[in-house]
Amino acid sequence: MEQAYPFTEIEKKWQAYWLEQGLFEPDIKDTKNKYYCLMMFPYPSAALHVGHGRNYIIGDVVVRYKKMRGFNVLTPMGFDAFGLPAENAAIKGGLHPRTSTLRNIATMKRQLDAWGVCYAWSRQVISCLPEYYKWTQWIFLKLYEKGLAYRKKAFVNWCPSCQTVLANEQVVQGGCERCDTPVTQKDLEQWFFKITDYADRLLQDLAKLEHWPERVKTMQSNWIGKSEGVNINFKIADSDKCLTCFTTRVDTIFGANYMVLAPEHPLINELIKDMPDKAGILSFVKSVRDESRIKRSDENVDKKGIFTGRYVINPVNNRKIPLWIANYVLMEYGTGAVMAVPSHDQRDFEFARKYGLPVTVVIDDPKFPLDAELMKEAYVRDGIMVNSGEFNGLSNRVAMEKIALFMEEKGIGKRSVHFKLRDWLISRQRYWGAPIPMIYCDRCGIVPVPEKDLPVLLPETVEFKPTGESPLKSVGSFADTVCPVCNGKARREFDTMDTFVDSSWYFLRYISPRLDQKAFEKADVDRWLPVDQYIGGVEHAILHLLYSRFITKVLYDLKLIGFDEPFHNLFTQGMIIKDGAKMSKSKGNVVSPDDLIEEYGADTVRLYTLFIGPPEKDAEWSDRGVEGAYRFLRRVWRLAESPAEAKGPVNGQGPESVTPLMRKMHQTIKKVTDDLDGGFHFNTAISAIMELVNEIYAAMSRDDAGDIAPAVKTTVLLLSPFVPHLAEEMWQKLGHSPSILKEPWPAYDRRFILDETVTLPVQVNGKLRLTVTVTPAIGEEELKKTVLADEKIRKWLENKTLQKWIIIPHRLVNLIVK
RNA sequence: GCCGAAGUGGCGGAACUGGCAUACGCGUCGGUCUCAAAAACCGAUGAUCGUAAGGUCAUGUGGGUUCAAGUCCCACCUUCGGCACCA
Repeated sequence: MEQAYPFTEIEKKWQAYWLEQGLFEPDIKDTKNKYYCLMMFPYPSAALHVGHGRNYIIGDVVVRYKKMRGFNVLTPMGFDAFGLPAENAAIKGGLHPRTSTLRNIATMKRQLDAWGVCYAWSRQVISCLPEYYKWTQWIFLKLYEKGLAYRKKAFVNWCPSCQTVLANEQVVQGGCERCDTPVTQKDLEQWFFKITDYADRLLQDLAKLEHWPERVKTMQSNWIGKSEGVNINFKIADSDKCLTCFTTRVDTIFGANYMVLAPEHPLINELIKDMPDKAGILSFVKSVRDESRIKRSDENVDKKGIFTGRYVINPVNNRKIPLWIANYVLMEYGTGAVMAVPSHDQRDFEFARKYGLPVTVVIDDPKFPLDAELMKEAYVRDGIMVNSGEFNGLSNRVAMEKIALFMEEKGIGKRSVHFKLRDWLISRQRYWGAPIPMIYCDRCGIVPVPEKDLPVLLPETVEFKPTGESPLKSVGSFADTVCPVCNGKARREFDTMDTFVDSSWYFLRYISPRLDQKAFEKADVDRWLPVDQYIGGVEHAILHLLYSRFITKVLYDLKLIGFDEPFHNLFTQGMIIKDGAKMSKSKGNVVSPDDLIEEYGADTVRLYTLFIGPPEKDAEWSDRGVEGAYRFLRRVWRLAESPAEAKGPVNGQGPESVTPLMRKMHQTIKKVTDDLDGGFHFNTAISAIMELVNEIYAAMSRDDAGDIAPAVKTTVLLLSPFVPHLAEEMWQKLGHSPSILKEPWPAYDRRFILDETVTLPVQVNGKLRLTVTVTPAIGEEELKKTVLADEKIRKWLENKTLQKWIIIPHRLVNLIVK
């Protein structure tokens, strides 16, 4: 197909030029006007599609705009190259993960170049290379020193397909984040990062993140899941031991008619050891524990339980209440023991009805008094305390405070806070990751690899197919080592680290990517961070974005960096949808940028991607829309091909002699500038430029050619962040020297913005009946006269009385008539 | 169930602080050019009644506030996203 303008040639030419001139390689020591713009780095598991492109194109527009505004912009790029996606892809292709990863990186780089998106490539980081993961291991050691990396046996999420454990954050709707396989539970000894120590700060500091999307903050706050309540000790009858439970509804304590333990509760064996039905209880416990997590946590699943034969004492009224075990109590949350208040908790209510346990109302509905016998569901709203001894008659909200205080005084309970957030499980039984730098010595126990011995290299030749155990176990040369403390025989940790560890600090490494003595230079990092603008997909709201905040806070506490939040502004772009679904290879609806760029050019693909809709929202890809963008660029291109029109002098110096085209030009500069400064309103910015171009053509046909040249020049400048190749070429054709990136962003003159005449809508009783064209400066009396002179308006006033004028200057006129 | 986002022409979407709803683009229809087609260019395009002038109705639904509501308030419906037996 013949090209409407020589985009292939132009695009290649300018891409080479930008690279040669090093236009995107900032001086890191010069931090005056610094602007750190970061795009989430990609997984090199496959080629990029136009949906990925949105992320990079948005970033590139921001970068180019900021450069023209005079900022010293840092925009680095790298590859999140370790991890399951890369490894699974490699296995499928029968290649070593390193080979396929590096190959994919080359493909992606070519694609990024072809889009015309530019980066400080000299700062590239690739997380699977030893020069990078050495420092990932170093960060692990720092956490270990601080007691924030630890090993424990626990029930962990296991993906049977990926054959590895997963962090809580990587279990989505009961399935594996990567492959959707239902996740099971395993009791394993694993490495964890103690993110729970930071739960409160991670929650509190969300308030500092003023420029983050509300939805991301809400998701993080839900995920952290703070609840405040009281830990209450229940004495076990015929024993001197206590069971502690956590409740957020201490006001309902007088209605606690039984207590329930999670089947995993560690005290169960001891409690039931002399019970006649010991075998039955144990078999119940086993049957629940064998159930998959998803099945058990389904709300619709029937509540099942069994009486232990034991009793505990309700500490506020000394009543002996039965102790049960039930499937609806979770060991992971709170204390694994729950005081059950059937009257005021729906789950307890259902359970009590099923097993015939007593229901006692302790908070009454002030409007419709409750009857425990007749209740169909638990009463969970506020009310008045009853059956609660000295607290009767109080509002339950007041009682909540008083009972908590009472318990603390008596030493039977203590206010406490619980979080849903679990510690971050970071070990993986897979090959393609950074080895955990720890050593097991028979004599000395767990010993960290000394810093000087880093990196612990990942062996090359390994049978890396997933088996459920780390493939590194079978590599003798890796596994066998000596203890750094006693020099005795020892073995290395076989597991590798979760990829999310790699990506939770990469934004620091960009500042000094080749430094081999340190992970980063504190002074430089402190000058360039926090990141001014971070751009990426919302799917990382509670994974990468939470982990990065955590690691940043840890490094801050260790005084290794001087800031405790990594990302100042966050923008999360929407997905690009094709045929009603997210683009994916398995669905076969992937739109590749390669063909499109060949057919229409990168500028067309960029422009359409930006024009498709508000960038934070999902958008449906349309091939027709691409053609529309192409048509527009062709129209723009022709403006540089009509030199006669483009050479006229600038008309008029003052606002009084300004032509409509000049006025439109200044209005467009304002509109585009406001759209870029006020948010990422690329779609409306582009439509404004389209209007300007339409106006230029209209002016050309009117033959008032004098103003065409400045309007075309402005159009090119305004378009340059969006379609940089076309803009550079036209810039040169118009007789300017490259690069347009060095040109200041156009300014508008306020005086030229106000229209010479305004068209005011005239309403009668709020309905539009007429528009009048007047000068903006018109006085009220004269305006009234003009309106009343109109025949149509007079018709509407016939036989009626004009009661009131509403005149909003520059806006409208409304006549109230009866 | 809880939290969040959203609902506007045939389609993607505009609309600042309550002030001409449907900008811009796509599609469709008509025209110019052409032997013809494509491309390009010009024009029309919410629905409805009317020959016309013009009228009436339209921003998920129902109410309300206001001279004036896509925008504010109340109640609801639908879609999408997140969390979910969290005590």
